[in-house]
Order: sequence, then structure tokens, then C-alpha cells
Amino acid sequence: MKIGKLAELTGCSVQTIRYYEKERLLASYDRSEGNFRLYDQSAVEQLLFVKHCRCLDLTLAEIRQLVELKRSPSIQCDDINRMVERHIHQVEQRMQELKNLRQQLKSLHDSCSSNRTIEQCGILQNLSVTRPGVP
Amino acid sequence: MKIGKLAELTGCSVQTIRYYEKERLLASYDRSEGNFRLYDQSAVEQLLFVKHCRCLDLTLAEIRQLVELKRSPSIQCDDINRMVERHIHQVEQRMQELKNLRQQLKSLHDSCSSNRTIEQCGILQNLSVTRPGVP
DNA sequence: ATAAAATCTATAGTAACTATAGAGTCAAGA
DNA sequence: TCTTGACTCTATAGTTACTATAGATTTTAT
Repeated sequence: MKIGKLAELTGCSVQTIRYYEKERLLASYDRSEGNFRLYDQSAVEQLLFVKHCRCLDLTLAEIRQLVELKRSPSIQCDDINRMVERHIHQVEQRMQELKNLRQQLKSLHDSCSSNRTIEQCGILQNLSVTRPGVP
Repeated sequence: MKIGKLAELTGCSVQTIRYYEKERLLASYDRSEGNFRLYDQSAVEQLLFVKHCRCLDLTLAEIRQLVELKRSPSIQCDDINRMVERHIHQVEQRMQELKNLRQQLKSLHDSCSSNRTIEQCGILQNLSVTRPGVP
């Protein structure tokens, strides 16, 4: 199949597929006589693997590691476990940050009811002052 | 004061300050004879305002809006309120996404205990299969 | 045979900076 | 006074993970 069909089957855009190839997340497949990329079922699987990893917010660098590890099956998989652990940690940290952020935004929002002019706007006033605990 | 001092007082890097000026988040201040930027206390306040907004994950475009609004104090501040509301909504959406993400990463992590080879690695196996509910 | 659709490569754009190169300015010490 | 080092200036390229474009080529359909 050609790249358009692969894009359709996987839900990736054509450009993204070419980009993944350039970044070595997807192997370089053979070309047709007219220089068109030709894929088979294994390409679909490889690409879905990458896509699935991206859904989990793994970076392309992390996915590249996984792709390479998949090709050397005798290595211990502790590395992979550690990567996932690190990633969980990052996600939890970001969640905490967002929680704080939402709290601050809410109190900002509460500080200004409608129909005031900018001069009286509690939001702008609050944003203009550096308070303790707010870097 | 020169840019280095402003950077020190605000915790922004020198390059970032120049970048903010270029992006019109910070006014262009006068220069010295030797073409050095010269700032005063109002620059410190302006820059801390921007920094504070960035802490709240407002985009530079949003901050630019606020900076401009601050200069026209007679406008109603409903716009600001709406921006904050929209931002809270975005944050909450992202929090939900991260919650799902963490759940998936955890079950991925549970699928592989240590000391297995890649061939047996539950993580890679799981990542390779598209399951319902996992795009 | 020709027109339309798909594909190719290379390049530039996105956000919010950071890092670098190469040149100019300024203050202090010898 | 001269020089050294610290600071600043502009312009440009790099970062991440793509997306969008231009212009050329290939394939498919009529």
C-alpha cells in the first residue's frame, strides 16, 4: 500500500508518517519504481505502536528508544519500566501544578465581577501585585 | 538600571526580556548613549506582571491583550473575565486528560515486573496492541 | 491523450523561549 | 592612558512535534 492508505488506516497524516520516518520511529520501507513509499501490514502495526505511545504523551525520543529496544529482544526490560515510572512521575507533577494553577485562576476570577471598568478590575489588580507564595 | 539588573530583580533571563520587548509584552524603554536599554521601577513592575501571568500559563498572546487593556482603563473588564474563564476550562480539561493518562501508564507499569527480557515485556506487548478505548 | 489525484523533496511556520557568534560599550586596575 | 574583563548589542539558529506550502514528478481515470 502507498502512504495515503497507511495514513487512512492509522489515522496519522501523510506528513506525519514521512516525519516519523525521518526521525527513525518508523523504518524506511522500499519504494516503488516511481519512488513512492510502499508499506505492508507490519508498517501499520509499527505506526500504531508509535501512535499509541504518543497518546500516552511519550516523547519521540522515548518512543525511539522503545522502537530500538523492540529490535533487541534479549535485553532486560528494566529500562522500559524505569521510563514508564519516570513518566508517571512527570504526569503526577504536572497534575499537581495544574491543581494549584486552577486554584489561583479561580480566586482571580472571583476577584472581579462583571460591569466594572478596567480601573476597578480586581483581576488586573491582582496580577499586578506580587504576593507571597506566588512567584 | 541596565538589562542585567532588571533580569536579576525579576528572575527573567536577559534574552527573555529582549524577547518580551520584541513581542510587545514590555514597552520599549529608552537607550543610553551607547545603545544600552535603560529601565526604571515601572519596568520591574511591568515585567513581574508578565511573569506572574506566565506562571498562570497564560499565553503570550493573552498577556499581550491584558497589557493593552491595562492601557485603556475605561473598557469594561468582561473580556478579561471571559479570558480567565476560558483558561480555567482549558486547565480543567487538561487535568482530566492527565488523570486518564496516569491510569493508563499505571496499568502499563503493572503489566511488567522486573527481570524479564524484552520478549516477555508486558509493556511492549501492551503498547503494540490497539485495544478498545485506547485510540 | 489529457486531466486530476496522489506522491515526492525541501523549506518555512508554530510557541516560548535558549544559545550562539561577532561586534560594540563601559568601568576598574596597572 | 591603556588594557582587560564584564556587560550589552543584533541577528541567527536550535528546541518539540508537527503542519503547511511550493514546485516537481508519478499514477490513475476518463
